Amino acid sequence: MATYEFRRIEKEWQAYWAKHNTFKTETISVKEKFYVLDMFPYPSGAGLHVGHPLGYIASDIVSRYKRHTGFNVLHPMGYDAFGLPAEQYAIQTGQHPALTTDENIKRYREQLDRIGFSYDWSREIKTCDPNYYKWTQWIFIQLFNSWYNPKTNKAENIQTLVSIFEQSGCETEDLSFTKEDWLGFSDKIKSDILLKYRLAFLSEAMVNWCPELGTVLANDEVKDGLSERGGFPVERKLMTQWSLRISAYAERLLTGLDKIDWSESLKEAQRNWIGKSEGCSLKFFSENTEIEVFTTRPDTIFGVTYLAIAPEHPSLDLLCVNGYREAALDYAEKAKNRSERERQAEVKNITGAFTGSFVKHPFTNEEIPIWIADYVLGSYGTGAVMAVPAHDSRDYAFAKHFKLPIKEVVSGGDISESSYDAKIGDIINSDFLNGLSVKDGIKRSIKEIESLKLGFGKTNYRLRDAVFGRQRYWGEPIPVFYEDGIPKAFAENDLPLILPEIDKYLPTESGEPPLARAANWTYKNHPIETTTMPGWAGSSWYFLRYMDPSNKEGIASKQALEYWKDIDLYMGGSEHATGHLLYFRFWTKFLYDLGIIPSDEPAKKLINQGMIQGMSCLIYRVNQTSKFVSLAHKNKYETTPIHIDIKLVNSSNEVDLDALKAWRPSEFENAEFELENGKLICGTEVGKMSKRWHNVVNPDDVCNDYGADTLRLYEMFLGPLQDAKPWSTQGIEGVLRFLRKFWRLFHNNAEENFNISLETPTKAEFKILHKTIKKISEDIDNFSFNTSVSAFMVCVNELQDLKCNKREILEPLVILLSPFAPHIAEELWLLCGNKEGVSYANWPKFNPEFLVENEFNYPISFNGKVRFNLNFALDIDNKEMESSILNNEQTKKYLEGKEPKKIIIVKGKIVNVVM
RNA sequence: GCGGAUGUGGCGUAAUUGGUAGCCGUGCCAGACUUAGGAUCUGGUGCCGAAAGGCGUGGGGGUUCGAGUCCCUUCAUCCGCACCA
Repeated sequence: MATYEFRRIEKEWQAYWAKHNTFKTETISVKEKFYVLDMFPYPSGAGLHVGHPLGYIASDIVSRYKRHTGFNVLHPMGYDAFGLPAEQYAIQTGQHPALTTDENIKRYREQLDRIGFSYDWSREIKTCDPNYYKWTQWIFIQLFNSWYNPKTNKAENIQTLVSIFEQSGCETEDLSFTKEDWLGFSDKIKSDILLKYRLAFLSEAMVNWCPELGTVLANDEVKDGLSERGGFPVERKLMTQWSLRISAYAERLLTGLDKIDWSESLKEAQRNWIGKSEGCSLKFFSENTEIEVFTTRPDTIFGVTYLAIAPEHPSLDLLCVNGYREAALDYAEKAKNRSERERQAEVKNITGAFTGSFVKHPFTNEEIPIWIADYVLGSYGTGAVMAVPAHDSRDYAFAKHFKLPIKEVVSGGDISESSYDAKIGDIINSDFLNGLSVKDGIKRSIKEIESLKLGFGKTNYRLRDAVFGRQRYWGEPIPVFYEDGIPKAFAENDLPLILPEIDKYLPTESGEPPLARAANWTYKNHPIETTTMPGWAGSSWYFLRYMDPSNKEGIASKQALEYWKDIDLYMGGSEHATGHLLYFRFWTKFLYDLGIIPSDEPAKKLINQGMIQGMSCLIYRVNQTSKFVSLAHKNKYETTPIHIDIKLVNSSNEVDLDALKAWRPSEFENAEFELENGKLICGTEVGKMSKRWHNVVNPDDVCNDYGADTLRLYEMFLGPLQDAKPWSTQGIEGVLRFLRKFWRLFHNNAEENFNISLETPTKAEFKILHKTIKKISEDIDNFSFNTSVSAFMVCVNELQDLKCNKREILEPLVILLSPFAPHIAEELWLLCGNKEGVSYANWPKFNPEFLVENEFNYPISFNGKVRFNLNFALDIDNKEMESSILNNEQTKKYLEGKEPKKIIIVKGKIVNVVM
């Protein structure tokens, strides 16, 4: 009885690992550390589908491999457990989000366990656990108590700023007071001033407000004017809000990208999001006002023909004058009230209005009209631009539309049809800038502007501060209370601030957030903040907690932080590029500044696994009828495609009609079907795997049918890890077949008994083994797991051909396979007579001697076309080889009597005869 | 519009990084075994051609003895950002 019983084997070994704490990690060790982290999941009600484990399997392979090669590996898992869906569910059902979350976590855990991951579950964390969020709140307090000192270029305690104010007051663009002023200020005014510097701060700002969710959202939580969760419309709204000053870290977040090994596309996404642009801030004056603009092209200053201001510009009211006032204000009002979505949808439409005001050109003194234009954003730069239609396409379109002058100041383009935006050419029509290149012109003009005190060189970032308060229940309470209207942080000793029980998960009747419902929501008789932290708070530092998850003195012990330092491999989806992965780097840099952690980047290497998409199945309903037609007839009618459960369809896309009727009787029981060849054929579509499209494939089912080892190997075999690929079970049989073949190498085929030989392997057998050791080791180092699986298959095929069942070959192979298919490896390792499990067995050592060849079968090509092969010793002299080739009968045939021009011999590769 | 990626048999993919294109797997064809089973095993399978041979890595051009790989150009698909001055 020795067929490959994957169900029994997998169950037994999973139990063994759990019982023996096989994967428990020592916090401190003499071994070198290796930290492999998966982005922890949000435990949704839908459970895991086959797409989730893709990255987990890959990181598990690396973890297991690193253990075999002697590293102390930290490979933990946990749950990002606060968030909107559980709360939405609570609103609908009244069920406490904590209960729903616990149930979901339980299910996730069961699913994960079935796949045989080597997580150290003793380090599991949940962001909604008070022992965890105590430290999320603690970090918030540190942010609140810190400011970003531009001189030292790092975060410092707010007291260092207070000292500066006490000693020398303050002199900046927006703020000006003496040290005497400061000492005389009331506590409230001092607090308001400090809030302008704190890294966690309260401010009145335009925010993304989602009425449907009843909360504000951060920029990365809004996609195309809709909320990322739920897809509800989002409005702009002026509100007093907690925010984090991530913008202070813009430059370091940008330059830090250069020293981490993340994918280029992901780094580029972050660079775009940070959006650095270097240029110049510059003031234009009129008799009664001044307007500050930001430009990256001060070299085109002589090409300015109008100024454009945003509809939200603060000086708008002042600028709208004479006969233009009413129409201009009316336009601004309309433009402002359009939602983000509408505004984006109308990008192509050119709208604007003249204010009636003018400013003077700083160099020519020409009168320059001021227009309101909705292509100018209130939230970027100064909300005003100097328009140079000749060299900016948006200004060009606007000028053409409103028939404003266009003045060319950079040569090299043709501005009769479109603007010339390129930064190549010489400056013309520009007084002191004439003849300079664009690059020199920028430098020269900034110098001139600075010397005339009209402005200064300046760098702008698109990155906005992150709105941090949420008008929701299921999140970390913000540990702040209000004393006489002044926000103050909790004492650290009083943390955690526990999320209170409330009767209803909805805003109060007066529109306050749900926490306002909590009984006695006060701290030392002062009211506590009622908004909670966003979903990304807990995930911004979780990698540190795994290092020492139950520490009561700090986020983790000093030793643990020093030892584990940072993540060596971080695995997760690219959808977090501008959200989690940015906040995560921001918090790391902040904690580094405070001297709490030793590294200012959280993850040295990051890999984005591709998404596994689902194939969904569509049948076609003829509009306004209950008639469904087969794919071939679809175009005869006006039809609407309907997604049906993929379980109702076989591999030839034929729908099981009885099952369909049973699936949704009300819809299909009495329906009419137009078939082709007696079958209803459905159409297919590749897309996201989701409940909504009825195309979710559950890994549990795959484990049942084929086994976890097969699932693991198959997901890796599907293609390069980073690529997106649709799930299909075509080919999964091949992987199971491979594991059976592997199993059979260890078993006497006739009687199916375990049977391996102690004979010394042949050279050929050793060669197969060492070729495989080399390939698998290199592949894991390169994260090329698909080719590893292929290499295993080649190896087994070759050993099978040689009927090799020698222990000296097979036992090392078991170790090689163990990171990929750990259950079968454990079982065979045990059958081989080993007492200890395979998980920490030493990785086989590659010996290149077994691959040394002394001859090679050279392809002989003529003008690059391979014609035949000839065998030569590898140490043969080139001359000798050449004459041997020339004397060969076949060579003579291809030379057709001609004399070869030359013969190129590449040792061990190829011979090319040039004719 | 800007940026990032990708394009190879019917399909998923591979190619020691400039050196025999198509490994491995699926699918398909043929065969063996079999109480004819969606099991297992063997052989074949890029395209055209009876064969010799020719053609083949999205298209066009180039560099090279030699290009899937390097350069130029063009097309297509996917992803991210987007009126960011």
